Amino acid sequence: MRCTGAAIRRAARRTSQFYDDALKPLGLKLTQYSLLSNIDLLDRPTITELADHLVMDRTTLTRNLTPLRVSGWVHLEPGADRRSRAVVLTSRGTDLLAAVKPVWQQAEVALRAKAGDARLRKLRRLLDEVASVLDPQ
Amino acid sequence: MRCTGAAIRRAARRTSQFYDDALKPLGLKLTQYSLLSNIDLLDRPTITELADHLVMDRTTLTRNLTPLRVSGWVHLEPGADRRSRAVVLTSRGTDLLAAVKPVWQQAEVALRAKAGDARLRKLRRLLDEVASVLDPQ
DNA sequence: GCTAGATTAGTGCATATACACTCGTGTAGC
DNA sequence: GCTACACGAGTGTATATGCACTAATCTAGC
Repeated sequence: MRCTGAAIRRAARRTSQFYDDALKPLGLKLTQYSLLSNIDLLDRPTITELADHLVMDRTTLTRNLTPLRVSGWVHLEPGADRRSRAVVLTSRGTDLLAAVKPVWQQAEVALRAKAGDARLRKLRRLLDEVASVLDPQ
Repeated sequence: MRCTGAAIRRAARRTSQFYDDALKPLGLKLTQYSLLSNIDLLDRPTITELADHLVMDRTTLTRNLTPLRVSGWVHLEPGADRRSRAVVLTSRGTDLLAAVKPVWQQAEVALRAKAGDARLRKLRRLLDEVASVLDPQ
């Protein structure tokens, strides 16, 4: 397989399974942890801002937020004007994130042990560069 | 964002959109092209063999084959015993693959022009290494 | 030959992903 | 103030993804 796109998707499947497995005891998937983490990182982002930050289609984000809202971890509040909505963690969401973080960290450390720290650092840099190069705007 | 898993998924989203856009005139997505291409590459693989090759859950593959079967590009034939099934391209599937290949190649060349050949080669190697390291078997 | 366990594949369910389209809201230009 | 256009968000539809579970088939050991 020489297709770069297919190779990235393949690696994404494998690594997602690795993280998902680690997060399983907490009932979270990698995508969901990533969402909670980035909502916490940004300051009351709108849907569009958060989606741009994650390089995710806005409508995908809307739907990915649904299970987090249903679980009571995320709340949508009125935004700066009547069109926009601010994405915020609930207190339960904040608590969950604090509980998940060390579990995620363990997974990250385990991955580094398996794959090598330098290698992952290089991979990370290349991924960011390629993603940045493909930025449409 | 320091999470390797999230970074890979993010890059996968971006690159998938790039390839999907290129394949759009032919009504195919990257995943589907990748499936057709790998079915052609392997010799009458079973569902499990093809799924293993693609680092994809077997049940995911079963479902991903559905639209290709509906479109008449892929056919499931009886396998070596009565449990297994062989995945094969139909003649229409073979024709389509031949037609799509140059379009994919253009996209690949365009990506190399944007991201740099050496960089993509390094990325590719790292992705394969990391995926290989995570192989559960 | 029987049976227990392994192998192969499909379904139910839930989430992830994004394009096309729609709706409501804001704003610049007049 | 209107109006045309831009902007922010949600829905319809289709595909992608994988875990838990089930069903059929094969095979090793007796």
